[in-house]
Amino acid sequence: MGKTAKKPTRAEQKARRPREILESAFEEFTANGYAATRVEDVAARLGITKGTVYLYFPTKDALFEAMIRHMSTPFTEILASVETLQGSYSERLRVLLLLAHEKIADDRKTRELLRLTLAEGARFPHIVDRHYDEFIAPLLGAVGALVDQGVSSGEFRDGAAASVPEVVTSSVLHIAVMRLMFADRKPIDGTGFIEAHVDLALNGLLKHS
Amino acid sequence: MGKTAKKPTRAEQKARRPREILESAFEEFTANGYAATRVEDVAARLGITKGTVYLYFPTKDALFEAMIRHMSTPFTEILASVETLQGSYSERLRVLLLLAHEKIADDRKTRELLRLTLAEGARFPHIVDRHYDEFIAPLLGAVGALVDQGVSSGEFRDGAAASVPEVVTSSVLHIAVMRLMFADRKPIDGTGFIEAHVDLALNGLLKHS
Amino acid sequence: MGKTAKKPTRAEQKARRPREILESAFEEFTANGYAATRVEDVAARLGITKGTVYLYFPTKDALFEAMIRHMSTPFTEILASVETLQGSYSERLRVLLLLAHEKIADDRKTRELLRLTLAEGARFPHIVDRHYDEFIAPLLGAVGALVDQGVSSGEFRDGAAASVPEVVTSSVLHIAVMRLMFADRKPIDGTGFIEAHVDLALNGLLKHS
Amino acid sequence: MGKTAKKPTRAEQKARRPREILESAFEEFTANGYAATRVEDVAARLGITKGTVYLYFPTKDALFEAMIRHMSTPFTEILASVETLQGSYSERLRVLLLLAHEKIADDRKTRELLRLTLAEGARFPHIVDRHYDEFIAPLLGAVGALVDQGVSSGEFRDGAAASVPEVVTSSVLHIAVMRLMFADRKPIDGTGFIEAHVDLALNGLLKHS
DNA sequence: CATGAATGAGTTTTCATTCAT
DNA sequence: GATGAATGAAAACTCATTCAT
Repeated sequence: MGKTAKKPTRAEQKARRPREILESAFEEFTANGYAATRVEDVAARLGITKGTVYLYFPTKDALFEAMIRHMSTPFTEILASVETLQGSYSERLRVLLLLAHEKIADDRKTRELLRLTLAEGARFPHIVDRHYDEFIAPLLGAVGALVDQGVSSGEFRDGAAASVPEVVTSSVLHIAVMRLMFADRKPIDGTGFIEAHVDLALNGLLKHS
Repeated sequence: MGKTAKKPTRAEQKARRPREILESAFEEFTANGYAATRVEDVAARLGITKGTVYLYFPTKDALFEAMIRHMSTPFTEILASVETLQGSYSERLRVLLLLAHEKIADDRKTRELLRLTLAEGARFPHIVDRHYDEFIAPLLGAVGALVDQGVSSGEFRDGAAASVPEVVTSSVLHIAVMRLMFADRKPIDGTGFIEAHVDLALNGLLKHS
Repeated sequence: MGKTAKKPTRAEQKARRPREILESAFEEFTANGYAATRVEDVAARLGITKGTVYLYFPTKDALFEAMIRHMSTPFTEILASVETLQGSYSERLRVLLLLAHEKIADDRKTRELLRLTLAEGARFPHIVDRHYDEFIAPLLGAVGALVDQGVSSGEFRDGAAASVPEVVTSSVLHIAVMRLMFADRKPIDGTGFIEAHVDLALNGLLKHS
Repeated sequence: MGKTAKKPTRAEQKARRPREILESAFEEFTANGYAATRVEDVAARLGITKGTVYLYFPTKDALFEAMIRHMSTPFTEILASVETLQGSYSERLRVLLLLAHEKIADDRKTRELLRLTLAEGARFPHIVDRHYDEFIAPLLGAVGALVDQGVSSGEFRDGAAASVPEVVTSSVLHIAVMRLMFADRKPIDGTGFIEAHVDLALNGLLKHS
């Protein structure tokens, strides 16, 4: 009965439990929604019993909210990363959007948080604000800042489009929503899609004689 | 208090009932989601009892599905309307997107159907297909056709990437999602947003010297 | 629109209704039992609505009891018929038992009333007494009287068996119960069975040297 | 109020629960029939809540079927016991029928299973087959075998009709049915009844000069 | 007479939560 | 810590009964 490195120590085990539960909760809540998920299912996925879940989270509600918090890998650092981008503003914009796609539309966790936000926002109002603050606002801020700089630099024209960073950003959301809807049934080439969007956003549809 | 047209006759009432119930169901299901909506609430909103709901719909499930069907005002006709558009292709595209915005993002019914599709698609798989067939496919088809014509006519450049329709369309979805998220808390100027998007899509960000 | 003999007059129709309902009720109650039968099913079988049933019978309970009364074709006259039998007492007993079989075990109505009596007797105590008075007591009385006469005449021996008419009678019940249990799955040759019983009851199993 | 063996431990309780529930279910189902029995009544009889019943049995249906299984103490062993009987075949037949009476008509459990089989057979078809296989077939088999041996030995006459086992057996059924009908209201001397039937079956009614 | 829409009091079943072990 | 038996409050669904037409 030596305490080899194989099985985790009791302390490690204990520290791991809440995280395991939250991750199981994420799977169940995103698959079924809040109301249709049973605490017992969250437990069963881990091979534990529901009593154990209640050891760590006082109510189903608290579990849900903690799960949302745990699964959010906020995105605010993207704002900072804008500073480090190199090259033309076109190129920077391209890199930024590809990054956003990777972190938002391509990342299952973030994508499913969007679903929960839309589905359960009515009953958990602050996850909406949280979602805005953690994902949407930083992205819009970063894109907005970059476009502004591009305009200042003379690379981008000044005009309506520039003042609405959402339009520059919308294809990221589009990909996320399509993936939420169709899962694997209609696979989407996200990167290609973003490239197309960047091309369009930079050059426009019109033929410039 | 004469016998004015106040209370409807039995026959009138009966003819109206299913529709009333479906509309009440729409409100409740979109506000709470499928699982968290009680059939009794659907009834109470109409001042009737749940037994009456079961007179018209055999299960909660059937009620939900019938509601989805009833509330879908598919806009496949938009495809046809493309034919009737006049003016330059830029102008036609602008009109088409404004129309799409009006029918999809601005129309509460359609918008909430999107929410239900995302939230309940896992348990009601065919509402996803329905949503694609009724809303997404026609819009993409119409935009795609218009862009093709614009390219043929020489007004639009040809190099535009394959995903153009989705890209051109994404702002409509963006508005819908933002409105679903924030309801009235962050009002969105949809028309302005679309105009900005059209401007971007046509002219691009780059300054053409 | 002549009032030909084809369709019954309103008066006839009216007089027929209660009987039709009782017969429909018989089918439903015997097929499903009291609790599992819905008044609506009784009506549907006649192509009428449940409201109509309530026009004739105030409650489901009353309908059930009226049905029991209506379907009982009491059997008391058999007692009288004993007087008219001719021939040896053996022969008279044989005829009497065949008659009883025909009226009790072979007659679907009477047989199903036995089922209802056993199944619902706890909730409708007096249908038990009714059943006893109308079917069991007359049969036992008739058989008992005949056996007594046979003993008096010297044809039958005096003994335990003679004083327990039930034993002479039991095969009738046996057939009824088997038919209730197995319906058509295990067909029973009732007449042959009775003949066998009579043979046994008269001669016994023992070989008389 | 020492800690005597008063209240069972959790573990004991749990081991006992399913059996307790099935026995409570037996009482309720036999008293009211399937449809008229409420799961809550089954629970209340034990001082527990209906939720607890559902912990052990997934549906009312499953509870009913499990109860039938639990309460059946099939007596196929009776067939074997025939071999051990001693004495004349008349005596063996007498003992066998008294045994059958004791196990079928006199045993409340078996008797009530007959009632349920007749009452609910339409909705639970296999309890009919089960009843036949566990009670009727073994009894008929045992009696038939014994009669055959009696004939071979020369003790019983040969002409006895084909249905002899059923006929010889019918009084057992008769007693069971009468007891189901009248409970304690018409007490029946089962043993005397059987003795009378055996007397009849062996000697017949006829006086043998 | 007959209808059938509507009701309301049940009944089955589910599940978050508790707590003795 | 962990269990899982037990609870109780709720939710889907049913159906006898009523009553306006």
